Amino acid sequence: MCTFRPRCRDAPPAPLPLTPPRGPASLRGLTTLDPLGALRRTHACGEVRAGDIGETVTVCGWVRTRRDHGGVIFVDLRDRSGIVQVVFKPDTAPEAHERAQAIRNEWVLVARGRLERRENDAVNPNLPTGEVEVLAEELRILNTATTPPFEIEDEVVIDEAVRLEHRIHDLRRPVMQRRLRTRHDLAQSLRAACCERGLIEIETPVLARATPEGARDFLVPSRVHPGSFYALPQSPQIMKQMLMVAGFDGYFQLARCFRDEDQRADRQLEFTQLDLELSFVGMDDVLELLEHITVRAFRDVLGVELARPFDRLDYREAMLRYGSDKPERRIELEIVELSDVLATSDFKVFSAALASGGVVRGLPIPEADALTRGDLDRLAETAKTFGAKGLAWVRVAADGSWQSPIAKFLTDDERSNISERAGLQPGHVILFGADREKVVCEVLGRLRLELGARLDRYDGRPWDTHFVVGFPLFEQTDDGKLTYMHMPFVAPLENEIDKLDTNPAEVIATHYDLVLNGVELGSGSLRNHRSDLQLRILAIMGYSEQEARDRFGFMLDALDAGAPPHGGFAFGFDRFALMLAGGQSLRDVIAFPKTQRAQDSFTRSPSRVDAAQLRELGLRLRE
RNA sequence: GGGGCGGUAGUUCAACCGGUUAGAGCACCGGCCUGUCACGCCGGAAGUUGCGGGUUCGAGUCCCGUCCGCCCCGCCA
Repeated sequence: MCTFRPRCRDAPPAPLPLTPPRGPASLRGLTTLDPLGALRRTHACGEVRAGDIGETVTVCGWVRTRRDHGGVIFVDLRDRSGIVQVVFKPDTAPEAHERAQAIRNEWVLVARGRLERRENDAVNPNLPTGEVEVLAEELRILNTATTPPFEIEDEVVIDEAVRLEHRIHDLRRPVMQRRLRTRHDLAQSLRAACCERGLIEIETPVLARATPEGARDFLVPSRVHPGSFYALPQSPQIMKQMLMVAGFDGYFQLARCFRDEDQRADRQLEFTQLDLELSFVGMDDVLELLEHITVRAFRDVLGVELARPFDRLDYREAMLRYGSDKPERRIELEIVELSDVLATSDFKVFSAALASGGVVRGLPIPEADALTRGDLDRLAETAKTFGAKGLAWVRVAADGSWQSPIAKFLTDDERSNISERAGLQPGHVILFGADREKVVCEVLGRLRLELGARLDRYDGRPWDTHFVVGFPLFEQTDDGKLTYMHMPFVAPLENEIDKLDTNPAEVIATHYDLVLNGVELGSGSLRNHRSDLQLRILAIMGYSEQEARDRFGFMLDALDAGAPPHGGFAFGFDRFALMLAGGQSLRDVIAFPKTQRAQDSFTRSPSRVDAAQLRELGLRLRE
């Protein structure tokens, strides 16, 4: 608990000048605001209950609304716990009533009075505190407030630009208070889960060394070393491996990470990971810990009990059936392989794709009458944005006939094989993807998500958590070389090591992802703990030993210093919070987020700095 | 870097095919009102139609540019 304690509890109640006068004309006569004095909150607004009736209570907060009936005045007072009604009656407390006439929305008050039960017909069933009200005896106006730019309510529709510009008022809305509270609850749960498994929290530097790999770095110029720069960490990956070598078996950290890349709804350039790493473990040990952490988080934050163990989905299978390595399995649509049944097809689109080593796959959609010809045309446009050259489709009519621009290119055998493989029935539509495998997965995977949402083909489960395993260690670059799929220190499966020499592209890695409702919650792997293996892998990616040592020498040296087998994981903490709190984008679970163009519209960062500051850092701006 | 959607009062929106003085709800300000909780009633103020240029007798509306917000592609282990 963090309790703010004023240095002097009974400071003399000095009148505070109200300058410049704000608020309505009726207030202009009020030249002073009230001191808090010795008055202290006894109850949070949202926490007074019928059990407290008869007590004298003191509540503090912001004015949500004032309803002035000429005689009696009602004020809804809000703090982060909720809302309570405060009543001012001219005959009960004339002075407080007099002052209450000046009150406006969002003013800051402390009110003391008796908690009373409301008359039956005055109970507000929509309010947790609706059975009671505070009959004010004393009112102190602690501050006035400018008129808020929008109403401080959950239901109001506000443009996000306005919300971000007036972040204080946005954050006052109960829904935002709840979301940040959920984020807090999640942080506490994750910490507790790690602690109870014996992991210890260690901080790593924010001023770190630039890395050429991966995302663009944020650079911080060094004053002491002009011309040299720190980089903000993209993740604590290297540092946590160092900690394993140093013997801190079992580490975690809620780590700030920075990547200078363009923003998305689910990507902020500054974000938080629950980073963790263990020594002397295999994949099962890490996955079990991740299950433990995830299950506990759902229990602690939402009171939801997830089923264990989580499914483990093979990467190849995920890509085939769902077209994604983070499948939304609650959508009841699945992709089917058609390459084999179309191997001898004369239809050019299919035969050309297969001849060049690609695949043909289909996405069958049952009961697709709602999909109009126009919808299919639009889906084709969508498919093109994801790399498809076009989108072939077939609609199965009520009489079983095929309505399709491509039906005439297919033989009866091919049609019946497709029907059987895809389980086609009257009313089905099937969409075809024919291209390189990567493109087909991407296109059909995206269409599956879009159609699942549009046609509401969800199976009704609120949560689906699973691991994806069996990722390749390498992937092909555009010029045909091999590069790491995730990061350079991922270990291959032990029984795959021999393949490094013979067929490296096929080597399966120890990498694993945790997927929640089609969102990648985090990823991890076992790491190479021996420098000879690490060097072999770097060699496959084209690094000579000298180049490898130049670039990754610190890691290779560390491995040689007696690195234990180790592996770990990093949760995307902001995404996790968003899933549990609800909301449209990461901005809804971050107190002060950046806009799409990487600015903070509230504080107006980034900003220019004055010349002296640059000079001190040895920097000069280019024209 | 590219594509899409949007920008009119504090705010959420309207304004027909380019045509009179750019309207409405909420908020705000003033007055009235002793049981409201979306309080009510009467009255009022409030606009560089994001910005700049162009077309036109006439532009919120059409065209070009630009800025801002959001979504997506590229990018992001």
